[in-house]
Amino acid sequence: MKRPTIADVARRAGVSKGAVSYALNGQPGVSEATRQRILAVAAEIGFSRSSAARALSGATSDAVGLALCRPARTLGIEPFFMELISGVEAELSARSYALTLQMVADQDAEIAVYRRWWGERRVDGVLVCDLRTDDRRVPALAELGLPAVVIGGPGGTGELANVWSDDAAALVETVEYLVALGHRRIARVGGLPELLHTAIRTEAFTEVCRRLDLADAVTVTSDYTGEEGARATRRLLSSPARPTAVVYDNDVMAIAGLSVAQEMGLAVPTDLSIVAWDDSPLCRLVHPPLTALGRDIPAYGAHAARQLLAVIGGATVGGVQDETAHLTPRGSTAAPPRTG
Amino acid sequence: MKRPTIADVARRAGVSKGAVSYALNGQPGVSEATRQRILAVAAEIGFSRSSAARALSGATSDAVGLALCRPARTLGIEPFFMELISGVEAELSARSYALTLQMVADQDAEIAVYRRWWGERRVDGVLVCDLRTDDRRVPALAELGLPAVVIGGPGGTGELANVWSDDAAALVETVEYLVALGHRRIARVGGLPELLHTAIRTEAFTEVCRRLDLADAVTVTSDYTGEEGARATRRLLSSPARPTAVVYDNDVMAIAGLSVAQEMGLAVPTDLSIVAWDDSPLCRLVHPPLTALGRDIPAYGAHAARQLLAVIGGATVGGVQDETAHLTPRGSTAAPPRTG
DNA sequence: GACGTCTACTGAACCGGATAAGTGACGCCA
DNA sequence: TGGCGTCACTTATCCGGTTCAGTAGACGTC
Repeated sequence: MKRPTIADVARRAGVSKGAVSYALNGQPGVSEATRQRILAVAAEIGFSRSSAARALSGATSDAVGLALCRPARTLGIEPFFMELISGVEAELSARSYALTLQMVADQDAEIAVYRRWWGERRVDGVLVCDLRTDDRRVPALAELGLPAVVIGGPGGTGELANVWSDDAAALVETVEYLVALGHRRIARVGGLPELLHTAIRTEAFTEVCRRLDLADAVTVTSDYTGEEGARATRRLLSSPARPTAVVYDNDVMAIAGLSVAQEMGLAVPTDLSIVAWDDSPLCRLVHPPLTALGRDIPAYGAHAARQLLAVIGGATVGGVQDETAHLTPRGSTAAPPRTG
Repeated sequence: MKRPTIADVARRAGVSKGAVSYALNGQPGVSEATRQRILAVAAEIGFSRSSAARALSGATSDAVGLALCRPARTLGIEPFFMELISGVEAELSARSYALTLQMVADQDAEIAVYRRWWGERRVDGVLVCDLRTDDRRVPALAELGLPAVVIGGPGGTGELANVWSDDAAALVETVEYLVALGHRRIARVGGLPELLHTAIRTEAFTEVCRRLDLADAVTVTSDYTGEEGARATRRLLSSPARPTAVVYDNDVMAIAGLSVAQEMGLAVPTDLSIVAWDDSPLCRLVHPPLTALGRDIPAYGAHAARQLLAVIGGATVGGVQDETAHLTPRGSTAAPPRTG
């Protein structure tokens, strides 16, 4: 089956290639009657513009890129990315933009991918995830002049636009909630320490614990996997001044932590309270269901995609704040045991 | 920053554009010395070929497409797709192929996406998931002549190549294992009934239960979500001749089922045995850890990607069988209660 | 009715590669 | 020594769009 080209449409409509191009792009230069006739012919023969030819002529390639730098193991199990991607996708496909996905091993590989995409004109812009403290991707993208929106922050994004959520506020709310329940020994199992949002959360946690005079507040960092979450939990629960509440940086580690607690003979929430960050259906499936910090991840992704399309469109946008995660109390949190 | 073109390389190396093209593509027509000089210049100025221009000149676009037709909710939580995608990606990026992802609402939208991708020359081929019984996408892709590999089967793929796993054999193994433990009343919570692999599993289940003379074997279909899995489990466990073992078509439903059983006061595995299909880290995180039918999903995706690249390369490949899922017994299965 | 202006187009150049066809230099062989 | 083949390139054309520079005809204006 041969693909129809703009020349086929032109011939059939009895006009020139140029006229067809104007008609398809909603540009002035053709009468309304001719435009309708051309569009009708295009629809009739099932014409769609070659994205290659469009991109070559200096127009956009109608694709945006997303490079992910997490090992496959972690990616598979964490609902976060898939939800984020589905939100991004929803926004993009509504505007007929394609999403190009690539997994990379490290930051250098990611920068190489950006450089290649840019050189190949394969994408009009990129979404950047997992912002690090002092992230090398930020200056690299600025140098290339490749439109980009960072998902994360605030801070550390240089000239690049970003979409962020106030994790510090959410963490403060959580700690205050636990303290209101009577907890004084609260621990936190954080994610990868080199990620900016981990640093932001850690700082907020330290700060609020100091303010509320919680002496034993401790953060243990991890890598988001269930295994590491379990190990961190085991260590925390074996310590002499065992915490009465643990806040986890993602849902998978929280579930692993719950399992460890039960295995060690601690009842949740009677002996130990657990809070998960990222409220996925998983949190509702386990027993007891987990108190969690949730927000609309697909909407977050859609928001970022909208920003990126605006940047590609030439708009100058800075940082935009998305919804703050809100706490949904469920069965995994309660007052601490008396003897605590 | 201006993107270097083939003309820049040619000027700098003191040769023509054509020579550069031959050198870059490993074609004869330039001496080895010149080739090396050209490659050195290209590397020096950070040249990469415009994928648009390549695609336009009739070469490949070096991208493959994957359209997913599941609601965002389901996609986010099921590790399966993300693992599959990461496997596909690993294979593709090793060959500098890009993956274009698109979420679609239904089969018609998916066919429209294929048609558009084909018209736009955006992808060289596509991977097709979630094969249905009497799938309309199969003839549509054949008509377009767009290279495609179906992930699923066997059967129902018409002229298209496919990669499949023997679900029937895995299910038979599972039922025989449960029967060996002493179970006679086994139920199954299946996935979406319109999916071919659900039909294959259902048929295998019915067949093996008939052969082993298990009278009360029943399959309840569902939509893969935890909610539906929980509902189906509640219904099964409330029935007069309650099953002593339940096999779930995915891990999420199995975990939901475990939760329901515990909520109803049934101990797992003492009162009820549970088997999950798709062995993700989730199965190891819950308590008790779930006996599961697992296989290497990223490898499955990589296998499919390899097949697709072969088809794109002009090879005529038919159906290829991937590894069969194998049962990993864990704490969620045991002999049924005496009174059962 | 000569002139300028506007509309609705046409024609051609151009984007950056791939590739078929052409060219000059060289070696080989009769 | 002339003819032929091969090598190592160059030149020109093409892919399918976008876009700029025309241009013909309609219309208004004094």
